Amino acid sequence: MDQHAESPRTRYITTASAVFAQKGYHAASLAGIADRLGVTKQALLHFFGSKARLYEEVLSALSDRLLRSIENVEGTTPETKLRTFFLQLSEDALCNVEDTQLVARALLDAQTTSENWPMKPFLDALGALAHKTKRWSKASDAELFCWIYQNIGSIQHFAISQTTLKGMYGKEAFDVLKETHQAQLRAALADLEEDPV
Amino acid sequence: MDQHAESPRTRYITTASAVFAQKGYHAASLAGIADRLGVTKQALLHFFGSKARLYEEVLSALSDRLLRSIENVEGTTPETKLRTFFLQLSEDALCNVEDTQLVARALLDAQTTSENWPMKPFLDALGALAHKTKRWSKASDAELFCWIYQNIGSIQHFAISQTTLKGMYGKEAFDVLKETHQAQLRAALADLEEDPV
DNA sequence: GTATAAACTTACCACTTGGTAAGTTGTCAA
DNA sequence: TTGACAACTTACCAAGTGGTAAGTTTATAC
Repeated sequence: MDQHAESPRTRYITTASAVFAQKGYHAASLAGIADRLGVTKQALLHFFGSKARLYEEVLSALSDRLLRSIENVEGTTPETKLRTFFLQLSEDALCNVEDTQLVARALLDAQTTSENWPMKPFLDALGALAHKTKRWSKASDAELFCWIYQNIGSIQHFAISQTTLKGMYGKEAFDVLKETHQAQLRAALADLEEDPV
Repeated sequence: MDQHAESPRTRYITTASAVFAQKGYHAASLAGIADRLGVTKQALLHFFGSKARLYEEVLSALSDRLLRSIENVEGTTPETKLRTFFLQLSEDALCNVEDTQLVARALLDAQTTSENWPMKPFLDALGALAHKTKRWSKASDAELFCWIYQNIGSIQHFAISQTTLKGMYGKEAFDVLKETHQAQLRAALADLEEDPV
């Protein structure tokens, strides 16, 4: 089962994912998600039992998507793989914000709710890939991880700030910012071809 | 008025700020905030009229705090001011997460709600300060802003991930990460003393 | 002493929330 | 034809939400 992309179950998860991303867990309501799907909220409860479990499935699907985005990245050497991964992440984060929002919301809510860390497989895979590059092969895990996290952080922060930046400085100014931001990211990733420090 | 730090009004805002930061706007309830204060929710409604306006005041107070954190930074040259500001921001973000959470939540919610951008004065002041440094005096606004935003982004992202990182890798590993993170920040800020590219 | 006003509380209301229970509909196998 | 099961819907409920209205207490001004 679940082989069809249009399976109702996965369809529900996709829509729920979008609503949770936009509004956050508490602001999103089962009735609201169901409305978007053209069903009643009991259809959701039938499949997932509770709002909390629906959210778990949303995070689990997110985790899979993140992991696959590393596994499926194109490139022959670890260096090119890692570089194209970050550039693709930056682009995806900007034109398809929802996953980025989900991650940020999960991080914020983890402060109070103890969760099952859906991002761990993703981060571990990313760390393993980076570790294969010459630049980071001899670095400590902490140094490597901080470098990764710094890049993800600036990408995520910029993507989430999109609306605010457009509102504050206008769309034209934001477009300039966006290009500059990606240019700076490319420059930072150029270090990957160099030798370790 | 409001000259006492213990003025009920400011006391309410402080507590509301903490609850909004931890739970987010929708998950926080007036009754919950009032409980922490030992009053009824009508005490809050008496002062602020509505939940939305209380939240506005919380964001406005946050905006003031952020702006003052730049104005009051110690140092003689713009370079040292900017460097100590970022280092202080990094430390504050880690040991006092609430403001960081508030900012992140405001950015996320801005996606749907059009707001009045409480962070603009802060960012503008920071930009003006950075523009005085030799390193950035001749750079374009976009380049300068991206550099600022990149630093803020990695600081904020790391601070917000605190709980998750501790949960995933343990407290000891996190402490190593934390020191490495700050060391890398210091290294990045060392560029300020150099000449422009 | 009395009036005024600020800082609350108690009581209440309309509405939304997640969740339960009990049906209904359609499909498909025996 | 019948039975079984999945995929729903309608009806309902207790709890919680923000908000209104009408008191009550307390301090201060005159």
